Amino acid sequence: MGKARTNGRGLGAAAAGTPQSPEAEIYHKIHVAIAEHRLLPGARLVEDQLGEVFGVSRMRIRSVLHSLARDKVVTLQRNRGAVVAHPTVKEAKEVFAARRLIEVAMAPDIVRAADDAAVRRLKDHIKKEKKGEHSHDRAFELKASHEFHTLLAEIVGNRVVVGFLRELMARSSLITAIYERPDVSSCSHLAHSNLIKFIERRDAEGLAAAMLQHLHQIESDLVLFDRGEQPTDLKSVFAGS
Amino acid sequence: MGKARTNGRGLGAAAAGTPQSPEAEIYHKIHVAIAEHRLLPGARLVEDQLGEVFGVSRMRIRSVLHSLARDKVVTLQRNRGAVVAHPTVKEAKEVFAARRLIEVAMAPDIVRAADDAAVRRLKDHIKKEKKGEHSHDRAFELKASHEFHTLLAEIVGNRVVVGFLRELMARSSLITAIYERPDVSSCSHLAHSNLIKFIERRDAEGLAAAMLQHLHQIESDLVLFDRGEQPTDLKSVFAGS
DNA sequence: GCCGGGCATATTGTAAACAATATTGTTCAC
DNA sequence: GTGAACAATATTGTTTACAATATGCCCGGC
Repeated sequence: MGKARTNGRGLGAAAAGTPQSPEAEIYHKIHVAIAEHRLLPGARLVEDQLGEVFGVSRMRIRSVLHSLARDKVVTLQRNRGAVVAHPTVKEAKEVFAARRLIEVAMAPDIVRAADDAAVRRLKDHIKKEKKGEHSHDRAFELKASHEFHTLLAEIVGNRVVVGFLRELMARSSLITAIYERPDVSSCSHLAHSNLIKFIERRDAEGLAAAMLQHLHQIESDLVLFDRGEQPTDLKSVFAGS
Repeated sequence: MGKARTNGRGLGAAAAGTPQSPEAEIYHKIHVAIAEHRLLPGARLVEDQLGEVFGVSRMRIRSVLHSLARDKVVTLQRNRGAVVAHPTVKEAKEVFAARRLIEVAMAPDIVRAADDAAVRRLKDHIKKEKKGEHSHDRAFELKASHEFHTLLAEIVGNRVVVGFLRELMARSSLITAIYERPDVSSCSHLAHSNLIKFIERRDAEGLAAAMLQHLHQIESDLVLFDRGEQPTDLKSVFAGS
């Protein structure tokens, strides 16, 4: 580890930073494409095609796909290739349960670690979220919203936890793509501004409560019915027709 | 996902279960070898050698090493191969901070989810720990101790969290291998029995407090000085001479 | 005797060719 | 006309050989 390496999860840097390794860049680009809902759950990721798109050999793509699979954002099927992951309802609930567990528990650490510069960074990010909301670009809006949660972990400064959060946010992005109800209003920046208030007051308990409520709100904006399980990926086709 | 797949982290199953995929087995074996301290931090993992040992091609080994690198139990250096990871002091502290965050926060969920069968499983595991302690096999003892913590997560039943815990336990194993002071007495089974008492009483707060104290105890049994940072892996050589 | 350059070796990185497999389309029998 | 068997295609899995790189050794110069 030479300088500022492996500060997150996966190859290079998943959300921020400048990937320099040849395949780290591809990893990053696909990751972002999925986070921005340009690649939707169920989309096939053919090695040859991706290899041509990025001008590299299949082998590189293969390696990248394995890394993405480890992040649970793509699913590998033996002899059948890779597809963008399609989280089940059960998986979705588990991801949100994990988020509640970790993000709520972080509250005391956040309050402790958040200095003036950190609060300023958070407020700057809120501006970004508002801008995204005005532009009515749902993908950008959602990505910014997820970045806020990662940012909170970054303030605490524990790279292990940041890595967990990155993974959870990536999976949340997929879950939202699948299960979001069409009539959402969200306005996540309001909830986030609320969280910042508690941080400024150094109110850890209040922050924890607000975070818990926020996460419940997000989950209740989804349609997570428990019927049937496992659409086996072709459910997505049926869902489209 | 056909039947009971991807219930943990990484390939196949990291700690329990029967790996059937050809390279999942190798992944599992190396993982266990590291957890049992048969492979120590800094040990080189040459592709050809491993390929011959397991009777497979280099490519399989390569894939496995990448998976292990993602788990942070091995470190990949470009053009220089793979070595068993050598966590820094900073990394070690972050891992333990993450464990405190998650394992303490799990307390209410554990109390809620622990039925009679679960408590029995925990008590059975304690027997295993005691046996390990009598045999004076430090490696076995430590592995059993880590399994207890994973078991707690499994009782809650959230596979995402179980995955996180598995990763944290694997890294804890490496950290212990490096930083354990020689005069430890540990007796983890006592602390674990204590945790079970709180679970039986359905005392979430008590469990949380006991868990926090237990984790602090484990960390204070290590020698985590903050000098110098980043040994770049050759610190291990210096440490030996 | 010590330092530096250059060669030899070991190991990993990469690419290309080949084999195995799944999917799709077609044809044939009934 | 329907169904199953078969062939064709597309895609992944695997092996092989080759290139690039780092490390250690040896030798010559000073």
